[in-house]
Amino acid sequence: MRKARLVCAECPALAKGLCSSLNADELARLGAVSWHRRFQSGKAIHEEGEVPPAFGAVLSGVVKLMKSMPDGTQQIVGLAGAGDFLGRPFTGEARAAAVAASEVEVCWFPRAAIEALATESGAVKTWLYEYVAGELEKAQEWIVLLGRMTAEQKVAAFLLSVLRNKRFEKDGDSELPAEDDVTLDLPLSRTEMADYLGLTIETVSRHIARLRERGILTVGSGRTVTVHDAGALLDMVGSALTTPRAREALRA
Amino acid sequence: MRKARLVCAECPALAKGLCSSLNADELARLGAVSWHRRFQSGKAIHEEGEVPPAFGAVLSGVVKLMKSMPDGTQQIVGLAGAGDFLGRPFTGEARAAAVAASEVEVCWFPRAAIEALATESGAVKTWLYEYVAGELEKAQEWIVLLGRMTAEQKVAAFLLSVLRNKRFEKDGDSELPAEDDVTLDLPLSRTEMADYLGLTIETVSRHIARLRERGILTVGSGRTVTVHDAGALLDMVGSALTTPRAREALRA
DNA sequence: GGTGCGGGTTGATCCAGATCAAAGCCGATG
DNA sequence: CATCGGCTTTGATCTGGATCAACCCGCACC
Repeated sequence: MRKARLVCAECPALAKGLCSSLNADELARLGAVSWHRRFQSGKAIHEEGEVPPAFGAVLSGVVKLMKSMPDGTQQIVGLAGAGDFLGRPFTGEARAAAVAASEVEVCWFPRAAIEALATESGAVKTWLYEYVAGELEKAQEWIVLLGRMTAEQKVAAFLLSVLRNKRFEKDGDSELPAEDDVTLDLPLSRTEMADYLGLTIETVSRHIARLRERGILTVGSGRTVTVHDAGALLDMVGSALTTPRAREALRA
Repeated sequence: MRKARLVCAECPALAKGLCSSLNADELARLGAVSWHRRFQSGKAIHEEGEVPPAFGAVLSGVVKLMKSMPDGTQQIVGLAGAGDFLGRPFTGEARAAAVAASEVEVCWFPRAAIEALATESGAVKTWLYEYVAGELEKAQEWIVLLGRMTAEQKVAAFLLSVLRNKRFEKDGDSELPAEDDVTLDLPLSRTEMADYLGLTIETVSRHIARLRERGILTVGSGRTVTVHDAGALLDMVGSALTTPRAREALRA
């Protein structure tokens, strides 16, 4: 919980996060009241229903946003990585819990500071709007995944999203395909993948095994996976005519 | 496509829509360039991938926002009713198609007018941010529904959402329960419900039949349904411990 | 080295929901 | 009033993914 005399220059939040919308003045002002904070894997960053006293920009690690059903089952409704923003200014209590899915580092801002800044600065408001709009896009894509994809497609789509993310971090280029093999460090455990994809852990495990058997990927130790054939994954998600009904719909 | 000398006073968009964020000046300015437009059921308001030249506030009727998979299957990712906003200023092409699910009337604004207004007025920007943030909440709730609910729960949840909406329109009070019977006009066909809930039309039909057999509701002609026991629906969604695994999760 | 524990995998079985198929049920239209 | 076409219901069957149940593997701790 140390105050940080910020060297924001190479911060991911400056590149694409909230801070990218700030001018030098505002940056200094926000820097003066911000500090870095570390969360161990599994620790809650904020609870469902709580009004968080501060917001955060993720610097490293992965945060899962999750909702619980009254019976205790959970569903991950989103993931936040480097550059993403945690919390929703002005909107009252958080409707989803934020939990560190790995060791996570965030740049932490007091609620009042962010809200004051947003009230004064049109640019900050615009950034918040566009950020939330982007999250909405992603949520809607996830709705399609959950509503209409088979387990196989869901797993493939998840791997592709991790892959795309890695590409993006590397060279700012989110283009597939990777001709060559790519080794991924999956940010989620099997249980978390299941909660994200609306499946059970057994089904996730089985489908990964099937991809391995087909030579599309190799499972390393820990959470490491090497993808040999990203194109095959794309085919599964993009045009897998799994169901007869879908095939017919296409013909028409 | 007639210009309307607007009498905004009793417009739903003034009550809770975009126009609620405008001062008299701005309202006059926007009123001068807006007009009313009518879409027949089934007509597209804008396509997926298009950059809509205008935005709209829904005055009456229901609009479905949908995405298509490459194979032709569809998934409804959201519904818009009176007071809701169609289109996403500043964010480029629409990522979901908007299609009238019933006869729909919208108040139609040129893109440029909205974007100019939002650039100048902090209040408009704030409204847009909060509107999108609200949509994101709803999308995340839908993610939970699609990822973790059984077909029975999905159907019950849908009926409840229509019910809540009706209550809200009536007396601004979104509280359940209705002690007495409530008659609903379902805004969607069976096919559309299926596309919304991530089910097939047969499953939707069967589960409605089952609710009828249990005396929870009565199916009238057309899309009319009378709910006798909203509490039972609530129980199903809220605490239906359908799966053994969920029951165990609760005990722990 | 044992022993426990938190993942992850694998196999056997079950069942909710999809698929396939065939009627009903209007409301529109001639 | 007969016929047609779109939507809905209902029935029979199939199957993908859930459930139930072992088992394995790595790793911390005694």
